[in-house]
Amino acid sequence: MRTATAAQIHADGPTADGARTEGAPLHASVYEELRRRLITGKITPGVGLSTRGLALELGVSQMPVRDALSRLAAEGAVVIRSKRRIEVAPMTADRFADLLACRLLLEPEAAVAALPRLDARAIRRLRAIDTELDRAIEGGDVIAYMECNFAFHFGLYRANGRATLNRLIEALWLQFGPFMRTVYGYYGAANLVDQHRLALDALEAGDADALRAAIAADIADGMGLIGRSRLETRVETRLDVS
Amino acid sequence: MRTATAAQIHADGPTADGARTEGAPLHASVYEELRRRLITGKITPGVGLSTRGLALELGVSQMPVRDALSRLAAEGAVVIRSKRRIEVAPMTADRFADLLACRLLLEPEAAVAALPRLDARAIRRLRAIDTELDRAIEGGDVIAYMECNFAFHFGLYRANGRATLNRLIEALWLQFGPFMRTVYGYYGAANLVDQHRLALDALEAGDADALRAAIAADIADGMGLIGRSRLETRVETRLDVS
DNA sequence: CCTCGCGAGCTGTGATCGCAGGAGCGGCGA
DNA sequence: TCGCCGCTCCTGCGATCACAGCTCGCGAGG
Repeated sequence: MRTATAAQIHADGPTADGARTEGAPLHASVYEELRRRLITGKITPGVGLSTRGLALELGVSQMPVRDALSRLAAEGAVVIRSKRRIEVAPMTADRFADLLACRLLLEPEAAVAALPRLDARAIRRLRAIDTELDRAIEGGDVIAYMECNFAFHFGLYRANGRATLNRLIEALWLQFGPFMRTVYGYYGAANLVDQHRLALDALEAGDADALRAAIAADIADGMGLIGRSRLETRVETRLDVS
Repeated sequence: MRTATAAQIHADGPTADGARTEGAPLHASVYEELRRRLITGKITPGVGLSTRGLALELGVSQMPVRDALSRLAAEGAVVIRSKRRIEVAPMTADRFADLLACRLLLEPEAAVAALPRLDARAIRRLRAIDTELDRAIEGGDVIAYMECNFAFHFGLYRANGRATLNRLIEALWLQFGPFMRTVYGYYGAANLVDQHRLALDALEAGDADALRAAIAADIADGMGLIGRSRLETRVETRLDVS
């Protein structure tokens, strides 16, 4: 009984940008939709994606879904388990540490590169996103939190004009997105601390070093939440179960 | 009777590793083959890839080729020009600088992470690759040089066990590979300087800082060759022409 | 001789079909 | 009642067909 609760790709979503992708290839729309679901954690690890199932759900044939999943597999977001199974990449402590290190390597750089190219209006927009993020945290809305978090970081990064660097970072988010969702759902979003304020202040002050430190702290904080409590193994187990 | 000069994927190549991929999905073989061609520069920018053409050349249907090209597009190696055209991503000065910065960010880190996990035998193997690389430089064999260069760097990186980081780096190589081939073919491989010796020495000495510096110098040197002579624009023009 | 228009061919994209194989489950034997 | 074996459904993979759109070349008109 799928009852098509999920939005079909070319359904007339009033707010969805799915309608905006009109004219674009179908597989691109499918890819964007799946990417959104992954980054915002709507797709949690362990669930069994299937080309036919997703095709049915999105109202398209299985061909675009195959293309989209192929792209996602190329970016490491999902793995094709030989035959018969295709699911989001399982998380291990090693892979988690690897992802964290990569994020710490790339994202502060991306933020600093964006610093001289941000005007006051852009900063104000980021601050608005941050406000909405705070509301999401207070309301305990994990999905909204992750969407705002994504919007904040990439609203900042995209200003740097470095498409290659940003693409690498997106690949990283694609990989830890589903995992973070599981973690936050496990922990609750109440414990989250908003570390973006310092970044915004550094942005307005034009202080590169402070910005670098703020972004690094944000990453380390959000993800350290897990490392500190040795949650990896527990979550790993949980993933295996579910 | 298509003269099939290029190796078909599952042709009975005696030396080819194409036979080794037996049992694996066909699209994976196609992807590996295309990736090799891109990284080693066998595919230069401006040439018109086509699913049907490649399928004919590789002896498969166009479906696996589509999957493979989709993956490569996801990694930024090729771009799908709306309709009717699919070619390797064009290079610009900005994108080049972006790629260079990303490489300088990631690769020294990957090398240092591999340092404590290399035994003497692995270092000897890297030294052997480096010797072969020198021979390729003296002989002016650009293809062999790029293959050896790839083997050297990733033979080193792969020891670090950080799959995510290495995958990011591979994506970068995939993007600048075809471009470097053009540059070297333009410049000639004779001007190349082998900067790997310092890295090998640092490896044997276990000196992380020296290794970091050596890798950074290797990258900056090989790619600075272009920046110093303001070759970007000329090559860019050349790409537009061809 | 030059220019403009139109048609054919080739392109990527999407749909449908067939195939081999693995996983889950029901039935049968002890 | 429990364990094992066979089957069946469903999966991903590959092939083939159909379609819309872009490009390029050829021919007609000035």
